Amino acid sequence: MIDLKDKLSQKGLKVTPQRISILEAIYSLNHPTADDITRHIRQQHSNIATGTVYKVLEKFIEKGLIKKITTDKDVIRYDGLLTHHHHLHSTESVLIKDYIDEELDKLLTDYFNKKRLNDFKIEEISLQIKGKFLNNQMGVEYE
Amino acid sequence: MIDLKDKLSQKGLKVTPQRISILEAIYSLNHPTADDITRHIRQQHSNIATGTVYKVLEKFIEKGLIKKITTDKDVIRYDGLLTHHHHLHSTESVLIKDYIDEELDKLLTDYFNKKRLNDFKIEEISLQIKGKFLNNQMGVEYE
DNA sequence: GTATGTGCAAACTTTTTGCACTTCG
DNA sequence: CGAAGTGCAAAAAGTTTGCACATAC
Repeated sequence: MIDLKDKLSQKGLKVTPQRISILEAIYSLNHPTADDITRHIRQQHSNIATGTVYKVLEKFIEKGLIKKITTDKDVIRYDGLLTHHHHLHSTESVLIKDYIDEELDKLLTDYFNKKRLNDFKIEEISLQIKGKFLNNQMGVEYE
Repeated sequence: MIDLKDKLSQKGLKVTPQRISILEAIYSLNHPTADDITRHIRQQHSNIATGTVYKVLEKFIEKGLIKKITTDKDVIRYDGLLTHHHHLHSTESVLIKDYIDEELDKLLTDYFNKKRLNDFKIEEISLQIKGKFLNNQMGVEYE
């Protein structure tokens, strides 16, 4: 909790109950939508306006606290993991898992250092890996 | 034109003027949105209902004629390129370019054949490469 | 105290849906 | 002719906005 307040003030953001709740929601939910976040907070205790949720999320992105992620399935989702990573997307459900692999990142960096693209300056590469979660990992739903 | 009709009937779809126009629009525009497609068709000559556009696009996806692509910028876009490829996303505009690289695909396949992921069966890997288009390639707008 | 943040409701954008009518094969 | 596709307009879903009030610092 203290940690969350620090994160906010470190970015020069005023610490409000709404912002703490939203940040907490992002960390405890798996790549939630704005609506997932709103429902999570309302379930806990406090009310929050949907407009506030969108405004706060936009502010968080602007300050680099979170990122947007998209899928070809549905709406915008939010990701609180800031270290560089990729995503495993289920082809069977809306489940998305983070995938961190520095060895892979090095492989890609080396590859694109050799093979320069014409007229394009790469800033960031992220893999969207689609497939099936095996065992009992699939079908996990938010909330 | 004959080509487009063939593409439709090969997939067991009835050939209608609307479907031909939509397919033609996807091929001539660069990763258009549904609205880009609608405006393109209306500009050409014929009218078309927005509902029809969405229904037809859904049908095309179902039959594997096109794919959806998403960005964290805006709405759903459609892609008529069926061979496996990746995307270069401009960080300065909405421009997206296709990127085909079989050598890279082989590298990735080999990598993931060795390094198996726990409990995840990979079906497809697509790279979202963000960066800047240099020279006069940037700022190209649809329409 | 002042700048910033929030709630609320209205508006906007994108996408979906139902149903009568039309068209393809 | 029958199944499938289209137009239209209404509705749903997701997101943005303006403004009065509230709160953090």
